[in-house]
Amino acid sequence: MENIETNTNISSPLGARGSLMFGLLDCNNFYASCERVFNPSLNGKPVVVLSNNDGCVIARSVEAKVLGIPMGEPAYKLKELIETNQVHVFSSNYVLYGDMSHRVMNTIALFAPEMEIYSIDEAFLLLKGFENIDFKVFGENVVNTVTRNTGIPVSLGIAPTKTLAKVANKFAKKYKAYKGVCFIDSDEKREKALKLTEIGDVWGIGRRYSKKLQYYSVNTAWDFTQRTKSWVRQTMGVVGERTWMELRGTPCFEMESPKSKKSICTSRSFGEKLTELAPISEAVANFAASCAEKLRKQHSYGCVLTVFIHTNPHATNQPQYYNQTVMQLSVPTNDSTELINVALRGLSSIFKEGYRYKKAGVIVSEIVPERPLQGDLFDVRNREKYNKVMSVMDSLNDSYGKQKVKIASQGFDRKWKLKNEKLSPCYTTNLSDILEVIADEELPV
DNA sequence: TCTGGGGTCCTAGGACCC
DNA sequence: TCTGGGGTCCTAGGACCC
Repeated sequence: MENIETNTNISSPLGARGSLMFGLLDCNNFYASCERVFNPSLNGKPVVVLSNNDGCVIARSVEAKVLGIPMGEPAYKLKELIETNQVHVFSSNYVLYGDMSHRVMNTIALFAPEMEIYSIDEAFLLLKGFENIDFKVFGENVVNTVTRNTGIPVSLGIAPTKTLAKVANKFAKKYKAYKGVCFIDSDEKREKALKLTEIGDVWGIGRRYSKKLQYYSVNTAWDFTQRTKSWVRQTMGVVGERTWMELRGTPCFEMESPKSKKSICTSRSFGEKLTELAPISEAVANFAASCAEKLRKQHSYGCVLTVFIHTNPHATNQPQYYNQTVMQLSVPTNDSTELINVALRGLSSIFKEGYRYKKAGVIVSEIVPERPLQGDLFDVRNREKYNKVMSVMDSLNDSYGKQKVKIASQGFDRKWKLKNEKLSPCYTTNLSDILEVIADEELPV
């Protein structure tokens, strides 16, 4: 009931009755938690999930954090630690995580009039018209329901701005006594929370600014709010100024509705270094096809296509090469065959013999909404026909599993293929996915 | 010798996020 | 031997125009 009393406190501009509050809900150690849901024997044990190619650590259970495994650490450096502590290691399984994310989002959507999905494991809630509500009761209900429905533990922060909701969320996660819910609804609580928050932990203040601010003796979020607006503006531009305002309780960031993407990128590091054009072409064809698919999913066309390749920048003892080419498409398109053709042409223009390539990628930009095709005098392509081919291909792949139908140049060689030796089964999706994973891993190609 | 001023558009690079 | 991938926004500076 404490929160209701402070709500009515006139001296406090925060959380006044009837005003807007933002909730930030995020999943604790999301990828690690997903692995645990279907394998409860992992509970209480250290779990880490690796990035694509089994490169570096991108998620850790609490037990793994306690062992001192840092985020982003390359897996090979951890070999000993992993073995001696019996850390359970997983390759990332985005099919599984994506599906679990859906379940979480569907559950929390029931609790607020408006929700903004911010990332795979986070969503903002708009708490509008919640007069006289007890945030503690409300929040615990949300948190408990999500955990009961999905098996994923979550935390909820509630505050008058998005940035403060992020701060509150960190406390909810950090201190068990909060039972997963923390709210900042008075200036007293705000001051207390900001004084306990390191400047680098503030949403919007990254490594660079954090260092710079510390140089100026700004060590906590509170220190930051005590600087003048003009000082912040001068030091960090408008972006920093917004963060400053938000931390002082004035909202600058609204709820955002889902927008279609302005650029779409598919890129991967190769499982092994590649020196020949052929396997890189196969990879790039697949990246282009993937971009085309993403475009079709959001019903848009791309006008510009970029291809890039590079060697391993960490291998400083080897000759380095980075290049990219940017190509204007003659007609906006989301046709796989067309994007593949352009991408391959681009690739051969930048490919040079004599290097060990580590990574390649395709970026589609200047994205426009799908619209009726306009006749172009010089456009010889039968677009109607190809559109039909693409939609048939998409629906087959939707029903029977990814990549069941593809363009010839995407190939079967897959020399560029990712390393993912510790992949868990896609428990939640259909059987053919599971079969495909098994086939992928166990059959000789 | 002395060499305007204002506007727009584009791009590269920097900073951030998860 | 082995170091991820996919985004966004802002700014400064150059090119160009009148």
